[in-house]
Amino acid sequence: MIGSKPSLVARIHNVVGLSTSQRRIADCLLGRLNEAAFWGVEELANRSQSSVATVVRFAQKLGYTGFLEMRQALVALVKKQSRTGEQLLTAPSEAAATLVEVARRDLRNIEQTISGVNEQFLQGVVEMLEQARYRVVIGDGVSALMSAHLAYLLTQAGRPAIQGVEADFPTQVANLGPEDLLVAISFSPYSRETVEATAFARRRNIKIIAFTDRLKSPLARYADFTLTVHGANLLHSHSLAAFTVLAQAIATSIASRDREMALKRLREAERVARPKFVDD
Amino acid sequence: MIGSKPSLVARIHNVVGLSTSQRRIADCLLGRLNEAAFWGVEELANRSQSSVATVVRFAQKLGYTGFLEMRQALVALVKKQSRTGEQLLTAPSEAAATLVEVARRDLRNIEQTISGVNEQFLQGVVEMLEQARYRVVIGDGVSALMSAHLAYLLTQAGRPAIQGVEADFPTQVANLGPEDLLVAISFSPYSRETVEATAFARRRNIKIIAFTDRLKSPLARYADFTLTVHGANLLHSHSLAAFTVLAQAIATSIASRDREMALKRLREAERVARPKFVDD
DNA sequence: ATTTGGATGTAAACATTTCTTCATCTATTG
DNA sequence: CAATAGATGAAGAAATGTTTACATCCAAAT
Repeated sequence: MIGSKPSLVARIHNVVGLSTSQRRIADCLLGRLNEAAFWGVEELANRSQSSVATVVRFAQKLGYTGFLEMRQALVALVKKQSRTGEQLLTAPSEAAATLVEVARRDLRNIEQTISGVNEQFLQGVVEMLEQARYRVVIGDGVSALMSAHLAYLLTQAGRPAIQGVEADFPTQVANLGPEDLLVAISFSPYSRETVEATAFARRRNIKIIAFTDRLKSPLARYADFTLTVHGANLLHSHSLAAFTVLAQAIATSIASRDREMALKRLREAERVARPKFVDD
Repeated sequence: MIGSKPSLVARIHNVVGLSTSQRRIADCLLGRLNEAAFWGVEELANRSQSSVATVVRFAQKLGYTGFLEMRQALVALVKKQSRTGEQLLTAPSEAAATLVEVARRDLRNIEQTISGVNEQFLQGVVEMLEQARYRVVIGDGVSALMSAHLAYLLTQAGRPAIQGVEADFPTQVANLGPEDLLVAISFSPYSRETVEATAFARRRNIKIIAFTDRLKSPLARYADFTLTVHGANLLHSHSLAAFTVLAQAIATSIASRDREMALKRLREAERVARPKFVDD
């Protein structure tokens, strides 16, 4: 378009009269576009086997005032790309583009959650879940879905857990004692019911594990162990992906400790459930 | 901590004794991790409403020699992440190892599910969900958890959906007509209730979307659109991770079509719900 | 062989960014 | 209410990175 600024890549392709070393610089840039965004003059000079001066002149020949301006263009380019998703630059259908975008976020959520997990904490969580007499899982909104899932997995792993019902959190907590465990799940904005039930549990010396979004969360204040779960998302609600991974890992850890026990239970459950299933 | 050297994210999570402004800096970084790779001290200071000095001290408290080293870590992180995927390393403790293993599988599940999605199908699914008069989601066992999640997201996106209750699948389907939509979720071994309700819906000319594990699934026979979801897992149950990504993507697509409508609904809901939430 | 024009690299000048110091402020304790 | 410890930001010192000036080199033309 006339008047609008031609993109960096376009400029490189259209500029005429590049010398040999400048050609090398161009190839270097085009080859590793998004890494290059982090390079300085000197680094680019080395990689292209030229000199700082030549790099600067190259940037100027492209129409920028200097190297800095060129790198700014590069940074803008890379930022845009990393937002769009690399394989779908030519976003075919809207829904597909959204899918890729959502998936990217959740992959990231999972990775961040994992790398943020403290090992001793995780081991502690598993042991606490194993040894508790009763286990109650509470959560509100999306967190209710999570609590249902966790309760399901724990039960499957041979450590039955009850999913608390929102209106009844206090009652359910009141039935617990110091040998029991409360798992509280809540993300900003924190559900009053969940937070208060957790505070109550703390006063009663009940063991507490919290799943939340950051250590500053009100839940973290009361919990023996706090696991932070990333859930950045395009909608406002917290994404479940990272949580499910964490929950599954915990359940799997527990199940694998007494494997034959778990297998036996499983076979039994399947036999009983048989009429429920169809052959395919 | 999981991962050979403590990653930047891990450090931020585990470091103790951050002051208020340092906490703000941390939030700022975690919030926009890959943009932050391009920021200088001053920019980060402004964005986190603190000062240059505080930012430098923050980097040092995290164990880096200064801001530069921290940014190097950030750059490395972002470069890796732009390659989307698995750089989870081996971990010492048992629970941590399981976590890494489970996460690996789910990352693959998500990737496989995405690359297996047919674009036109996805677009069709979104449109069908949008245009249907009533939407009912059914599923049994783990799939019940999924159906709850999908119904939740759809409702949030402005297309209310009802989660069918297992025992009542036939009744709920009987109330639907050709303008309505049934979303059926089931994985091997397929739940008899779900399959039969779906067959019934087909006979009544109700529109059908199926989430299942393969195209040979009994659900696929009846559905207008079938989406296959990978859920390989260490336990026997189907993993939710890939499903949640798909569900979220669909909900997001729908919501983004009439954005201001969605925002209005959201604000209203938040206002009503206010007393339920705690400040942090 | 000498001149000429353009491209190149070195190094000095220049600009920006990072780090440190220090005075000030805030909250807590005796 | 004073004393103390810790956190904070302004400002300047230090480091790092960018640009410019200039001497050199090479190829083509005289």
